[in-house]
Amino acid sequence: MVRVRFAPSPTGNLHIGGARTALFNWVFTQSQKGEFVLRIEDTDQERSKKEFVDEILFSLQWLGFKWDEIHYQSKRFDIYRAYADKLLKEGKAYIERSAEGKEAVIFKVTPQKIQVSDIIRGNIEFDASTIKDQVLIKSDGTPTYNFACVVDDALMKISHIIRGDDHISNTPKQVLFYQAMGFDLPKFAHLPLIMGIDGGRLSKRTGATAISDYRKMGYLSEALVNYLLLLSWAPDANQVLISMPEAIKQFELKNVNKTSATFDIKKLDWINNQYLKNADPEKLLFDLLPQLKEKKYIGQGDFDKEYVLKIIKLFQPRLAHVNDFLDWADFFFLDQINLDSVAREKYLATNLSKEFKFFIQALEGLKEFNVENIEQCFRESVAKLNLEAKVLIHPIRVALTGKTIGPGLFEVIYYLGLQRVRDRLLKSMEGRL
RNA sequence: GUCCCCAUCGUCUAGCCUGGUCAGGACAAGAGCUUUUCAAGCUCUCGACCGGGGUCCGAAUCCCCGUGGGGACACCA
Repeated sequence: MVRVRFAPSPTGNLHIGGARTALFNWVFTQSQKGEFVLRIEDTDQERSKKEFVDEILFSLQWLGFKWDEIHYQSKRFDIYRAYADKLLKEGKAYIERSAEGKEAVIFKVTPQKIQVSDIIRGNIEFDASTIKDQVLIKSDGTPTYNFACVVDDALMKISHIIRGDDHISNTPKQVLFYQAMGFDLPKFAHLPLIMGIDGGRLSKRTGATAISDYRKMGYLSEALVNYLLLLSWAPDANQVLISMPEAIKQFELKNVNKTSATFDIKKLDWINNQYLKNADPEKLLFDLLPQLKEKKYIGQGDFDKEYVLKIIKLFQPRLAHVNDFLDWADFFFLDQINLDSVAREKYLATNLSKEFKFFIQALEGLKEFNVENIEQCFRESVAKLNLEAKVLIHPIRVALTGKTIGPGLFEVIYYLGLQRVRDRLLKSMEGRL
């Protein structure tokens, strides 16, 4: 039975690196019909915080990973103590007394060659003579990371340890512990680290933000997961957009690259847009709802859901982030539009009152107010005014939306409705926008 | 300093294991088209095998040495 574990320390939020490690554990164990163990490594009483545990659990769920078991190391101190005592009794560890008389348990490292076979990297050899004796139980009675980790991985019957590259030099120490306690060795797979765009470690600036922040920034979890999947792994035929079920079908640990990958938010944005295009408008509405209310785009109570859904669909192909919608579609919800000063300068500087009036009258004369008729009406108007379409299109867009960019103008007019179109064009003519 | 890992376009990568297709795709960037904008769409362009040795008829691919980058060396995890 394949059993993997993800073992975050709640001394901070779940960030990109952790999410990727969790993801590869998840995809692998799903591909093997195995189990996923979540272990909270909260042995550091000082730095571990409940709020971080909450954020980590929430983010893992948001990403779509479900754990079969969850354990907290802080509840297992007795177990680690028992194993330390056993090693003490067997003469494999000794006690060291500090100046204040506190006792720590130290593991005796015997010089030897240690071979570690890694699924991703092949054989790695270490010389134990370069490793000094290891603390098992600190003088405050809590276990050290390497010790608790080995005891737990063994007792929890973890078959594959999939973790970041930064643990590679912990591995020989842990192998020594496995041997000393008579546990079978699990299989190891060390994933290359994810680097910042500047080539260094992922920092706040380069993407080491909490996963929950990516959610707030308007990324879809499917898009983030898809992007992360592509760092140090490539699906068949170098496919870029891949669903979780497909990835599970194709994933093989041995095909994971050895080279560290750089986190590039531009590609994430592109992938996010690809998912956004095909997303269910109802889902996007659900995500946007709190902010739509907060910005007073819609009321606290009932609102015209069908209308909002239509506006969302209108913007969907262009969205890079869910909440770009809030900035781009404001004019559909607010009475007072936000007029961009550059746009005004560029398109509303000349007086087009005559043309605007002409167009309004033409619109008012429409038998049926629909996109097709609006366009036809507009084309006829500019023809009669003897103007190029763009001479009128851009100023009208600015007058209606306050922006130089947006969806097609005739759809904008249609969804705004005759009333608002007339009001805004009149306001513009009077310089009251 | 010691130990370990890694090395294909700016970025993610395919190809490497089982040497022989102008080193392929995607993102980004640049240009153009879409006579309705772009932040969407389409087309095109730019662009890489870290260096040096070796093995071989032939090396991105196998071997060695450099160089570069990264990681680890806590009573943190």
